[in-house]
Amino acid sequence: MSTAEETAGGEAQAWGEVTPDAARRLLVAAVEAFAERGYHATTTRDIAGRAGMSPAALYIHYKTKEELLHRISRIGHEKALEILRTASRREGSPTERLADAVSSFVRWHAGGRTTARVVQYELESLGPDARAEILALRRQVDGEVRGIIEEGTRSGEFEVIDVHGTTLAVLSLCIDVARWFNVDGPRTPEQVGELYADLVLRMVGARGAAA
Amino acid sequence: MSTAEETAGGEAQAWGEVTPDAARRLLVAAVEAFAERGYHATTTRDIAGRAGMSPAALYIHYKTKEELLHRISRIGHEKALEILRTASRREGSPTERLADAVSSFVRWHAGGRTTARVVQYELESLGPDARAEILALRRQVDGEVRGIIEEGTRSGEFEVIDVHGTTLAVLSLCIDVARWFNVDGPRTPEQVGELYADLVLRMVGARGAAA
DNA sequence: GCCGAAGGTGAGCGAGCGCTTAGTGTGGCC
DNA sequence: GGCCACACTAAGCGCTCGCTCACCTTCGGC
Repeated sequence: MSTAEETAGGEAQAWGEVTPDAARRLLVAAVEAFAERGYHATTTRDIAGRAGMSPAALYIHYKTKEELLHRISRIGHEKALEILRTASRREGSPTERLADAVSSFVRWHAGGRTTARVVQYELESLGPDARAEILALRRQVDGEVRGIIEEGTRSGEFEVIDVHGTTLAVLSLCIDVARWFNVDGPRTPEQVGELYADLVLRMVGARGAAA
Repeated sequence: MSTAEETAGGEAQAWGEVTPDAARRLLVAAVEAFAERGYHATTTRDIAGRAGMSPAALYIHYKTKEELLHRISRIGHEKALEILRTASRREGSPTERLADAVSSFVRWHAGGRTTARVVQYELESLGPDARAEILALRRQVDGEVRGIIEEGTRSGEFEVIDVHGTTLAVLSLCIDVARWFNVDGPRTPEQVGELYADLVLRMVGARGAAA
């Protein structure tokens, strides 16, 4: 059905790597359902229904409901990490790279809010093993941002007292976008990305950030 | 400080206004359970068990499980609003008042993480009427912070381009503390409050914020 | 034209859910 | 002492949950 395949804003294309087709439809349906109601409040019947299938079909492609969440979470975190890596490893000053990292990371959280919500807020619904795997990815995410801030601080381009704390705050600011961003609200993901990049440059004391 | 909440077992003293004793014990048990596992994953048997009572006892003091969440959410939001009001209405420059607001708001989210998690992240588990009531409180919370930022901008003490967007970001930053703060981590609530107050003053371009 | 693998369905299992009800113990008041 | 209002419990109702199973369809290879 079109409802399952067209996640608002065309988020579906991000799941192109998932095959076969039925498995992808179920995954996209699960993302929508988890984002709307939360993992525990979502039933397997709801997921299957959104994908236009019977409840039993889910268990042909996934062992349990939790495996669905695990797959979503891993793919989502890998995508988030890739976004930050791209910004972190491009050419340019720490200021430029930090602004790029924040604006693209925020764009992802705002534009792909449905996915981002699940990725960022349903971590604790995973079992211990799956959670440990995802936490390792999160540490890498953290490391990318911290790397830029460290470099800018070392070069004197930034003025940061507590690098770890500031990294935490920057990531926290970006991630929380998934909680409050409203597609029907007054701001586009691009506008929020730009605003946040400016705010973050101010937080790290980058020259010429204010004004 | 009298605002400081501690005791690993729970932040029980904050619920002093709830009577009778059994109703308060159930409420505190619900806060802990909701914070740990989420509203939907928490059973009435779990709540009653933590309070040392049978499942049926819950329904003597509360009509439904949702009423428990509603009560927790309202009391919590009122407390949060009170904290911001106190900071907003004290004497001092916008810079001082904003720093005070942020640091005390953050302290509340970090120190009372258990409560704050429920208050900030289980809003969508409420029914439409209860949610509307809580959203009205949130708008007041928003207004308090925006008021300070507006005043500082008008007086030239701050340098803010997008007042609404910046207000959103400041609150977002504070609220997300409830997601990541770890009682066993390296920072105390006070330290995070201080760090965040500094970061927020930088965000609004307050003079002399970057030390 | 037959076959087995792959992908799907309808019915339904055991478990656990939120919540109710009938009955029990207890303390205060006459 | 007799009585009732109250706080609480044991048992369990009706329902929905995650998940399974017996069976059905489709289709490429020979």
